[in-house]
Amino acid sequence: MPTQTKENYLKAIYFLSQENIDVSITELSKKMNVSKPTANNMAKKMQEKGWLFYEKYKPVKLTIKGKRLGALIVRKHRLTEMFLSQVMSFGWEEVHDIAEEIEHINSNLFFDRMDEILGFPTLDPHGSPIPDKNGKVLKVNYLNLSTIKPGQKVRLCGLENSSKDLLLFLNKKKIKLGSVLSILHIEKFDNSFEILLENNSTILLTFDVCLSLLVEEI
Amino acid sequence: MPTQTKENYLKAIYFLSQENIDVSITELSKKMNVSKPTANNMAKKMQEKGWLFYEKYKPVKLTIKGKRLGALIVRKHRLTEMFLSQVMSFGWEEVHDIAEEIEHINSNLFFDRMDEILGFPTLDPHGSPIPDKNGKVLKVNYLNLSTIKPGQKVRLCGLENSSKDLLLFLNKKKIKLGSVLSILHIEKFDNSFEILLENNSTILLTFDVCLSLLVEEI
DNA sequence: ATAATAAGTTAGATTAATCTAACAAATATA
DNA sequence: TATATTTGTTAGATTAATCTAACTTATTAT
Repeated sequence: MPTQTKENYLKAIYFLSQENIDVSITELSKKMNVSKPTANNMAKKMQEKGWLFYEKYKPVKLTIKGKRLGALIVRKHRLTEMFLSQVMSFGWEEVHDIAEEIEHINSNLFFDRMDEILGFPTLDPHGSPIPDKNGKVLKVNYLNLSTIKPGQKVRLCGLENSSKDLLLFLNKKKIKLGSVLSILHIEKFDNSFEILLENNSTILLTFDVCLSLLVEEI
Repeated sequence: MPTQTKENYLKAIYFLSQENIDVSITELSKKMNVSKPTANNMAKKMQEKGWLFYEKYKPVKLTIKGKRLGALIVRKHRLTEMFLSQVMSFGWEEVHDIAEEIEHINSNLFFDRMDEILGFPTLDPHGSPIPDKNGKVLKVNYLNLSTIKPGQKVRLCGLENSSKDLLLFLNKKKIKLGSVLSILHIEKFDNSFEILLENNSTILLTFDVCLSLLVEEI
């Protein structure tokens, strides 16, 4: 079993790989908040474990085994977030930090029971897919709100980033997963979106916020 | 915040102190499954943290601070056991190992929510008291079944040790917390107890098992 | 294409937790 | 009481994860 530290490196590389197939040592060191030599060292050790390909002066890449392990940690994280949210009534802005710790618990029994209690969910409280027990991830094909045209009605299905600040902002605006947003108008000079909510209030979302919202047209 | 390892030492000393006020380095090393120099070293470090009194060649003793910290870890452990049992339907023989990991989660929010969901329980699934948020432990005054006289009716309230083997044995006999046991007879030559259960079946408990059962007379 | 910058690596040190071997102190026993 | 046994301590080594300083290789830009 990987140590907690190595699990976190695995997860970091797993996420970095999705945006950018090759993961540089510098990227990894930044994501992990460690020095470059530390990240380098760890990469070598993870290669020895068979979790990634490493060659001097080249970016790293997860092996099949490493990818699977990474996905299983993400699975534990997202199942936990779902459990915290659905069973323990935590807000979607509270679940990440706790899940970050619980994901390292070594007990299949525990996570399987969560899964069962939750009715085998496929999405977490932020709309991100929960990998299955083999580490397979359902591809979801949401659109980025920033790409939608005025006049269109959409449903919020996921978030591009689930930072606490964004989540608290959405709470304040009473926007949650499933919320229906109608795009009234897009301001030319700053690309801000004027949006009509279900409660008939009109709000303004900056382009930056729109970049973080994943939707489907309805 | 103490490391996970140090938390485990703290807990070990906390439990050893209850049976035996003075805790020797050898006892500690045995409980922790480490060599004596390791236990010795750790004792010195824990003294530096202000968690225990340590003098060369003398047994160690928790400080007020150490005792409180130890009790708070036990609190997290027992709250977790209760949560696993009541909310997640785990058997009382399954909860210990998982709680052993979750007790190190660093989130008051998480344990406070468990507490709330459980309705602020005072006892864990094995009848052991859950320390309060200040580390204060309710004194429970149960009797050891081995000391009860024939003819007496008792209710099972707790366990002296919660080993998996004992718990599985009790499961098999359909004995659980709250079960009413009537002592029919005590065998002279081996001190085994003949017991009548609520379902009118008669079973035999060895003296060893009786030593592990805490009861109150009814 | 060469110099400047960025990225990656080596070397050597540190801290936490562990070990074994060897020795010292305390306790128990004959 | 003197010796044997148990208990505790020191010293020195190891592994995982981290650091800084110095150096090397790659990449970028003029």
